[in-house]
Amino acid sequence: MSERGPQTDLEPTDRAILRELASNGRCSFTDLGERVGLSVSAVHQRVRRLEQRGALRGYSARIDGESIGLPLTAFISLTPTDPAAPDDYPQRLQHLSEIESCYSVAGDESYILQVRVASPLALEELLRRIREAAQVSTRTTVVLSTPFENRVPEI
Amino acid sequence: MSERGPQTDLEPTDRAILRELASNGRCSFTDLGERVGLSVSAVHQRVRRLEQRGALRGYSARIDGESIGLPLTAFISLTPTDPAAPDDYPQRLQHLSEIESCYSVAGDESYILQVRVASPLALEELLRRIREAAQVSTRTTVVLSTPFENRVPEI
DNA sequence: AATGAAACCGCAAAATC
DNA sequence: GATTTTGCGGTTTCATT
Repeated sequence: MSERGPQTDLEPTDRAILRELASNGRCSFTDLGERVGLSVSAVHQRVRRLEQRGALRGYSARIDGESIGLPLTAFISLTPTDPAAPDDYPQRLQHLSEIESCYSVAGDESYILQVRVASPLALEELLRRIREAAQVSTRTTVVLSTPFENRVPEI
Repeated sequence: MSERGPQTDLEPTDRAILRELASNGRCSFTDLGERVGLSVSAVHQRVRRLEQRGALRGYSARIDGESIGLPLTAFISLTPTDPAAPDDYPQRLQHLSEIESCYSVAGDESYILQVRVASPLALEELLRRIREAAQVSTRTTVVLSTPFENRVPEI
């Protein structure tokens, strides 16, 4: 079984474009064309199609947490205190800007949140607000360091 | 106590620039200048300084996992099987391209990995390779859906 | 679906305040 | 540190194949 690399109907050239843009989000179409062996306008066309298809969802700057005064990252697992309550937790939590990501998960807990805060004190306050807003109990895992993050998958 | 929003020595204008680039990574300097109320070259200068300072670490395309044939996301917590072994787990794991992020954490487990794979079968094979490479036991939490992800923090 | 030409716009220096 | 100018390069569209 040689199942290495994702198999889809995505063309090799499109893969190359996505791969390049994943690491170089501001790469010019001129450079992109040279790297994937296509003319500027052909690359331009393909990128537009990838954007319209939804494969390319947008572009982000990678921002250093410490530089913006948010050096503390944590994962918070949520368990409903009332198992019969309606499952509208994401809606109840989305106003908390410290929550970067919210994942609905299978397993002991219902949700995993990834949060970024300024300090342990700010984390404590955030936990209080999460429990209040969503009626959940929390289990928090503090990140000590990040050996690597948001790597480009082998497209 | 009004500790709302991170307080650093970062200027409001720099915050505005980072905020804009976080959501619009390919925003032109012209647009950026208009949005933060600065001339093109002033913005350009500030962005270069933010990049040199390390506050701006780069730019990425946001790529839809399903479109590239990697629809399954999971969190994997690692516990060393030999507590006396040297802590070189990130090095032992970095060759596995399915691992997007690796966090060293405080708590019951030592590391949390965020991974992206093509299928449950691929996840099973990845777990086997992780256990082999790093001599760890694993606890896996499969992501069912992602209500929101990688939101822009309130810079 | 890719190409090359052409118009337009944005980038990135310079000098200047 | 911000602004204006200016040459250069990138973006985007169109006609063509």
